[in-house]
Formats: sequence, C-alpha cells, structure tokens
Amino acid sequence: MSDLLERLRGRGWRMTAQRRVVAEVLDGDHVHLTADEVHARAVSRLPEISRATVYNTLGEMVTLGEVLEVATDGRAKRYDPNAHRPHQHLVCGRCGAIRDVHPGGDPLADLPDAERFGFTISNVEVTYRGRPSLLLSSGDRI
Amino acid sequence: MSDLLERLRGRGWRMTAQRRVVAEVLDGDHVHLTADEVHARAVSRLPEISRATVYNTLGEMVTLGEVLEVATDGRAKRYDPNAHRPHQHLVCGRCGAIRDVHPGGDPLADLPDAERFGFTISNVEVTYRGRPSLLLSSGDRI
DNA sequence: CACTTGACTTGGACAATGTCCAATGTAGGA
DNA sequence: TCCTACATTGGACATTGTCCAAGTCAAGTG
Repeated sequence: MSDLLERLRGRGWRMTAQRRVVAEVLDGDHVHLTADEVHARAVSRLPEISRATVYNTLGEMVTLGEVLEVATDGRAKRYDPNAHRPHQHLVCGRCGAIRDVHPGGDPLADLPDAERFGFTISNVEVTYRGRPSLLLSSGDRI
Repeated sequence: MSDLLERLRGRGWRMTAQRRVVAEVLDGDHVHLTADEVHARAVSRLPEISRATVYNTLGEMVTLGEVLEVATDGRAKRYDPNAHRPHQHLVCGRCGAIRDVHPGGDPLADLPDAERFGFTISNVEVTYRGRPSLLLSSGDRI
C-alpha cells in the first residue's frame, strides 16, 4: 500500500480509481516524474484515464502539500512525492535525471535581512547541477 | 552603450541590427525578462524583428555564457544578463517578480561528498520565495 | 439496498512557450 | 564592389498545460 495514498485518504480525499492509480505511480523515493510520464504509467494500469485527470490530480496533491512541484529546467514540471522530508536536488547535466540530496548548512540563515527587501521568505530551493565523474559509464543511472 | 553588447562584440560576434537590439533590451541590472517580453521590447525598436531571431539570439548569448537562463516557475524561462557576478534569486510569490540577492555561505561546501553520488558539481542555484511583508502595498515593485 | 447529489472524469479545443526549416538577406573580409 | 558564410524570417509544428460542458460515480442517507 502506498504511503502517499494513505496520507491522502487520511485527509478525507474522495477516492477514485484514477486518483488511486496516480498516487501509486508517484509512490516511492527519488521519484521525479513529469505529468506526461505519470500519465503514461497510469494508462498502463488504467487505460481509460485521461490527461486532464492526471493534471488535476497532481495539482490537488500539490495544493494539499503531499507532493512537491520541481522546475529544474524550463521544460515540464516534475512531481516529487517526498514532501515530508526536507531535501534539495542534484540534476544530471547529461541526462536530466534528478536525485534527492541533503546538504548541511541553512541557506535561509545565509540571506541577511538587508538582502530580503522586506520579504518574508517562505521557501528556499537549492539545485545542484553536475556531471558524473569519469568512473561512471554512460549507461549508469543516478 | 551596452556592457553586454561590448562583451559580445569583443568575442567576435557578427553584429546585426537584431542582435544589437536584443542586447540593448537585456542590458542592465535586475533584468529578468522572458523571451516574449524581450521580443515585445525589441519590436518597439526594430519592428520587423522576428520571434525566431529573438529565441536564437538569446540561446547564443546563453551558450556564450553572457546571459543566464533562469527557470523559477514552470512557465517561460527568464534571461538574466548579470552573468559575471555570482548571485541568487528572490522570487515574489504574489507577482512573480525576481530580484537578485547575495546570500552569504557556500552551498557547494554544504554538500558532503557522500551526497554527491560521484558527480562533479558545476553549478548551484538557490531560489528564495516569499511575499512582501505588510509594510509594502500592492502596487510596489521589488 | 436503492437513491441522490455534489464531486470527479473525460475528450477535445485552446493557449503558451519553444523548435525547426527552406528561402531570403546581409556583414564583413578579399 | 563582390562573395559567401552566416543571420534572419515566417510559418508550420511540437510540447506542455488549461479550460469547459457533458457524462459518471463515490459515498452518505434512509
């Protein structure tokens, strides 16, 4: 059973076959799928599920705070179910794959008041970009 | 005369009216325009400039390292001519405006080897999101 | 269990952003 | 001035995302 599904059910979400399938596709660690990837995987379990429903469902999960939206490139947004453990992202410059990482330090504390321009900061995102060092060969995944 | 234009010229870039206009539109501090915004401003100076040329030109500037591409939301990429002074971004959660900020600390040093997964990190981006505190009123710009 | 109702799903049209290409134009060197 | 490689153009196309009216269904009620 999916942890994500459990959390959503616990919030009184009306359960449908479509929502269940989307939650199951997203369940797990280091999952960073685009909406269309989610749709493709959902279709293989529930052939009649529509694109619109996948977009709606992902949007609701984000609103509920159970899934994070990640915009690492200018392309499609990615959806990250690991919303309850703070983490940042490492993006592979070769293949675009994303891995959760856990830096030390506190980037929020690093921004002095004078550099906040009267804003209350609610969120800080750190994106590391890099390439695999020589020891990895081209088919490796991160 | 535009600093950006100077730098591009110094690299042996073939100069055309279109490229000059795009460089002039992008010149300055705290500039974070989308491609279509650049196009709109370019058209007002050179009515026949095409969208394709604006996209091509921005892409070349990014390749040359003279302009940074910023993807703060899942929408259009923004182009930042402030490529030669390290900085990060503060994004207004109300209006989407972007301001350059200069945090202390070193986010690269904050990522332990064990969290690099064999990658050589080439770049770190930090995005702060927040809302104006009460003292600002709704028409204010950052 | 059947009913009811408001919420959910659907397909397709549309919007926003970006890419590509063949034809045409032109900057800058010879 | 002429040549030619490079730049520009408009429009078709691709990708990603949003919206809507009509149909469907989950789940509470009796």
